[in-house]
Amino acid sequence: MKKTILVFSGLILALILLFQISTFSIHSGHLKIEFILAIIAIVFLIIGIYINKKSLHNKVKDSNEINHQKLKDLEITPREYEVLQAISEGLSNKEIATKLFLSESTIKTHVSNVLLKLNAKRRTQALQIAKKYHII
Amino acid sequence: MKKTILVFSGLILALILLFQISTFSIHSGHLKIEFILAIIAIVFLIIGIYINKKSLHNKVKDSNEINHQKLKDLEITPREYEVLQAISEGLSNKEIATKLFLSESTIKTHVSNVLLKLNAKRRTQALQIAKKYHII
DNA sequence: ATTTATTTGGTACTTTAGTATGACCCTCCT
DNA sequence: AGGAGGGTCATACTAAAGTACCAAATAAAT
Repeated sequence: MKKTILVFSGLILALILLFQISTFSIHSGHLKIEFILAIIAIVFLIIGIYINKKSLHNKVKDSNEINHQKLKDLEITPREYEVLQAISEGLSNKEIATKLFLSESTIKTHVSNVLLKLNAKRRTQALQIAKKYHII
Repeated sequence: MKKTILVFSGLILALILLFQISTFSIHSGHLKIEFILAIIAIVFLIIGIYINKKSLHNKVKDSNEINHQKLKDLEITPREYEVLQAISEGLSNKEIATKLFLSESTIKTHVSNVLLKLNAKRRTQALQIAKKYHII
């Protein structure tokens, strides 16, 4: 955030400077008007593209970002979350057990808890709900 | 596509006109230079924002759009695809059967075919692969 | 008109998934 | 010290998912 403020402050200063130079140059006749206009146009076109890229990029990011608050609200523990992620990778309970060096029983316990907390009847439904909540 | 060409042609013409008016106004002294500069700046800022919004929007759209070609390549039939979509909604075979007015046997057949065609061992894995292929 | 692809459905079977319950261990907190 | 929360694992069970067949109807294509 601090970076953004600094960048924008510098940008505004640079633009004012550009304006002043432009008007001065035109008045004194050092540069052609068309040239100045073209520079202004290009500079602001680039600024426009840049601003939009930033804001849209953040939007896209947000919609893909994990909602950690929701995870807390649902009281899903770290281990349970690991299992949920493994489910979203299409792994079976046995495969998840191997991956996390646990027994299948433990995975079943975790899965059952996740289903309870997400209010899902099946792991596929859990995935759908988890996506809705932006937690995977 | 035709629309885009027309819009851009019009836009370029308008900009050239704006340029001509600007230079004329400045030379004849009807308007202040600062005013002209400000208008040029704002216009191009807006154009920059607009161009970027268009291109980025299409990018986002593309990444979420269904790859119909891939569906054909995988030889997934319409009915099988319906079942795949129902799976991604977290439904059980019985629920899918009810939804599509079919027997559970039929759903099982479709599911098995989808798993074969997607080279998946489970429905959750099918979902993961289908997402990778952008077909859901 | 015969082939081809799609869709539907069945039986019988194996494998996974999921539930219920209880137990043990650890760590952090008061 | 006792309790709460998290993690691990087991048994025993039910439910769901998935496989392997087979069979038959339909519609589109050649």
